[in-house]
Amino acid sequence: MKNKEIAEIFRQVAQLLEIKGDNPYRIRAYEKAAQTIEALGVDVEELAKKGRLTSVPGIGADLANKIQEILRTGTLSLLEDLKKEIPPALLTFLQIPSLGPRKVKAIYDKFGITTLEELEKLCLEHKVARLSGFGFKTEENILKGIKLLKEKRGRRPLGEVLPYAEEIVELIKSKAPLENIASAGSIRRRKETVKDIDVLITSNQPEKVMSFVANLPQVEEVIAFGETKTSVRLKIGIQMDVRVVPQNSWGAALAYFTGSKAHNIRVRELALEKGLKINEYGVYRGEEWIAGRTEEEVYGALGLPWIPPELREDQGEIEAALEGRLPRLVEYHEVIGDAHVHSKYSDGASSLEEIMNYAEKLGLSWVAICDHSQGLKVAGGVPVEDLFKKKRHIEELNQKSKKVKLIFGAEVDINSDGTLDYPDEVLKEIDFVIAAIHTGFQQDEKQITERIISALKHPLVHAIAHPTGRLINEREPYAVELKEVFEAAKNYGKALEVNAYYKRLDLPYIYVRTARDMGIKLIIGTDAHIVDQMTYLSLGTAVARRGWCEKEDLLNTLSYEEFMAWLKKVRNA
DNA sequence: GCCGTTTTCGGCCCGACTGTTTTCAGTCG
Repeated sequence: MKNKEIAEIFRQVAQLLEIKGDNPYRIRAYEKAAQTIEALGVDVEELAKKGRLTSVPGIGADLANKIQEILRTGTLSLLEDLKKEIPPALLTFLQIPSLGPRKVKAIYDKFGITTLEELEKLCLEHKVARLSGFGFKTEENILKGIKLLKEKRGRRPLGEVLPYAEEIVELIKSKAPLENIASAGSIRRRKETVKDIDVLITSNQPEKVMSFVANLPQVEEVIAFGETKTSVRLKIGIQMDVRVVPQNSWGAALAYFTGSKAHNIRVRELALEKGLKINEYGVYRGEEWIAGRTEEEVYGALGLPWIPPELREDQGEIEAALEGRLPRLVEYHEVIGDAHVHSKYSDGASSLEEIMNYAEKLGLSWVAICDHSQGLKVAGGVPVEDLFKKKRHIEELNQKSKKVKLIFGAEVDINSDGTLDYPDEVLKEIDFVIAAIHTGFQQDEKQITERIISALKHPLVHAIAHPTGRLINEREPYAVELKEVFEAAKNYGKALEVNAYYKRLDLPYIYVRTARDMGIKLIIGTDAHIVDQMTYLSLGTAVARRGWCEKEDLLNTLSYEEFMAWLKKVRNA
């Protein structure tokens, strides 16, 4: 039973309890537990075996028992009982914007329906509007919501939304009367997927700013319009929430709208303990405003150092801040190498020259050219004879270039039986070997784990590319026991990739943190197949930062000479 | 349901906007 499945059970319990109208704090406890477990980075099962479940914040004696029950029986009797009381199909209704637990319950109590089609029909017949607390507007909103839900727009990959958000922020900045503007929310925390775009603004002409926003050409529909808060749905099918606050509240509002919600709740609880109150306008002692101009001021008022947005998930960062042991996160500009770029030698679209020029433009010092290996025919795997042509080509270019060095690498397939896709006498000529699984995804956990471990064990391999194989929103990770992979990587002194391609971000950040805690080196590669994609490097750095990585944890912060030395050291170990 | 250097009971983050009401509940972030 994986963490994700246990989290899902608790999440369903929370939602059913919500519809039932149960104690809101009990509901929050289940939600919080679901969130914590999902982001744990170690198997709950491991903790359970050691009897350490209650050491997880938010897991008390009762939830620990419930986890044990789930691990033992595969299900939770509480959930089964709730399902008998409230049809789980109703949970779909909760996904309709404007419908919350109270309204869902009212509809169910009156009509006993459980499908979107039935609900749609009732709205069209204007039967819903007759319920107390409902009206024709609500009916309209439900119909609109059902339509949106059927379009199935969920969370989008960060790499897809971020450039769009930056563009829209620039546009508002250049045309509306304002002092400060920034995107906040999950975009600022660089979470791997985002649900909406949050924009924070300071201005003394909020009404002008808001009407500018509401009339942007990108806007499809205005959902809510106020002087301090306006929400619109953009034509690309994503919601944008814009908040305008006074200049003095910039820091407080930025902290508040950056979240995460769990982080904010902890910070506010901390404030209460100190007799302070925090809202988006500032920090208050009684009626008196005492801080809020900058984030540093807000955290400072609580006796905390500033916490980088990427860490604000209530996953131990507040405790670390209190104890003065926040990591000194790797800075974006400290990442000076891209460890995984494809060229025309395999399925990439760019030549070595183009890659070198683009790297210089990005301010990089080195790029490892890791084309696919011979067996991966669909991706133009490089036959052995071309490999040495490529090697000479790289050497020529390196002689001419002072600023950027290319590294002769290969992304070598791990065959189904765990062997590698080039013979050893070829591998030893390749300066950087990153091994990867591209076939046999359907193998079971034992087989895949053993495949990866045998690659890690191979003396000529330096690292494993995209260790879980997941594609965000598209493909689940293959069955792999990461704990064993991590142990092997540690034992053999090998690195694990943080693949920065926007659909991969693999290792996912929660495992980056586990690997980093174990002392395993991480290496960012963009997996670029065309030079533009090398800009994804910053997404990889974001993942590393979310995984608490410091400069020393990332091989990409090494100079070309240092990295080459590391490559040699691995093979001599 | 969790939690505790005031506490093992009694707290638990805070505010904006909408749509329904006629002073506020529900939803959302």
